[in-house]
Amino acid sequence: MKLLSVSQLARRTGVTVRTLHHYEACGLLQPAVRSAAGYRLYGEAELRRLQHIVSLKALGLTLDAIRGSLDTDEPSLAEAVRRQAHRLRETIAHQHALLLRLEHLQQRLAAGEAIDSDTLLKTIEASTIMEKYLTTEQQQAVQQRGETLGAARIREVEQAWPQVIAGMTAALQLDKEPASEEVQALAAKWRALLREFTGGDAGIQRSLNRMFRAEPATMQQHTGIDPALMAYACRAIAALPVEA
Amino acid sequence: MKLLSVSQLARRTGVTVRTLHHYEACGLLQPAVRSAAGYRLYGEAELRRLQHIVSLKALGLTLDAIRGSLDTDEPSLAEAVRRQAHRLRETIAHQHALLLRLEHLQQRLAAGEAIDSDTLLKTIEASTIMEKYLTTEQQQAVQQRGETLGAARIREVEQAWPQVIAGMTAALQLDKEPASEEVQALAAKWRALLREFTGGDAGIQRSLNRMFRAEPATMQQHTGIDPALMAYACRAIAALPVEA
DNA sequence: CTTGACCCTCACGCAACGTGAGGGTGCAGG
DNA sequence: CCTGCACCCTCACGTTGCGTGAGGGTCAAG
Repeated sequence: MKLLSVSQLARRTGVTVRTLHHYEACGLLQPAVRSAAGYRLYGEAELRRLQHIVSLKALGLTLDAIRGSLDTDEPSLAEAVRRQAHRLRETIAHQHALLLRLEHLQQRLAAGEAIDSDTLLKTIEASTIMEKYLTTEQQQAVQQRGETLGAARIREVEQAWPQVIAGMTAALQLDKEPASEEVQALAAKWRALLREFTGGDAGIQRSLNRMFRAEPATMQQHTGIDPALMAYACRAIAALPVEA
Repeated sequence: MKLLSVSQLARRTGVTVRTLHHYEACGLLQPAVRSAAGYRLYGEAELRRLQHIVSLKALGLTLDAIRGSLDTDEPSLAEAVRRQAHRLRETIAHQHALLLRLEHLQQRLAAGEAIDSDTLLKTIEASTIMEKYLTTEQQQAVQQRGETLGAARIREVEQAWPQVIAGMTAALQLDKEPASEEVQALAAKWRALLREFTGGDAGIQRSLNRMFRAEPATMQQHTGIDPALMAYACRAIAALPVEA
């Protein structure tokens, strides 16, 4: 039964000496004995335990969880593995969604030759806000919808909105009847553009409404639509004839 | 032009007051002015800047990167997005590989009714070691191979190995000729079992050899094969007739 | 006796804040 | 004028898993 020094144990298991110090400090792995000079000495049992620790760490467990699994033994270990898998699945899903957004941005950076940083930041902000109010599935639906429409159509829509909004704002300021022919034409366009975004999904529509109610200031900055205009537009759309 | 207090700004942007303190401390967002009593007051420019910060943070950028992007402007921003996407792709790939191993473990936990923690830890260690010596593609190949074979066949193989190894060890100790009929039979089995694992991939075979050369002690613990036995087995296999 | 090669114990640093501790400010009501 | 209450301030430690010295003993060999 021979004993190993810190550096020997470290080499055998691929960790650093400092790591072994740390494990001792947090009660994860005590040396078998100390030499007269205070040197740490480890036996075979410690070697095995350290190998277990390294393995579990490779699975992404925290040192706390590892200590728990090794000390309370058996059932805890299986449980820890299950929990870890679950957590990992979630973080991966989260990061994957993030990656989609980043790639979307990259496309716009590549396509829209020399996009100005202002537009870029606006795009980022829009998706950040949507992230707050839409569920993951809804976001994926919007993403899908964008791909179905294609970049060209999206640009058209983005250019059409300001015109419709400007028209509606003017109508509101001139105090025109929501039911008047002119306003009804605007309302029809508004509804059509909106549907281009929602894809007809009532859930997404509701989420958008929540967004405008919860953060009127932010939404006005991004869309130019304030609560008053929103209310006016809603009245106008409500007055539209029912669709076939 | 009205000014906002810390908590007002915090509410508008969904961050905490402490976070604003932190951003000021690391030079990311200074208040427009301070009141006579030392209260932080923010203007519209600061509101916008904070919104940008929040957006970029939602993309996973570090505060350092954000400061760089916002202060040096334009090209840095696009660059940062590109780099971030790249890094994220890598970490996702890494975590995905980890998840595969965890799920594999979970299956064994579910299938092998009440698997003992010792076996479990051995399994974990085996995959940890493989991770060190096999490339990502090779690991996926092994994973695939395991699925092709099925859990039942894997158990058979795992039971067959110790017998072959024991036989070979005995032969070595009795100093039998590697070319003798008995040893040749063992060698044939050995090669067949090995091939069951590698799937005939020469690269994986080479990686296994590296593993045994680099960490004889660890490998002996797991497989019971020490360098001497390995050499003997190799001689025996080399003496096998060439396959059809 | 000296020279490396090891060993020890502090203790700060990292990323991005959370969470009090201890104490001032500002505005309403009694 | 005093008292709440809500808000503000500045430290400063805790988190996770070690990396990276600083400053100083220990051990076997030449």
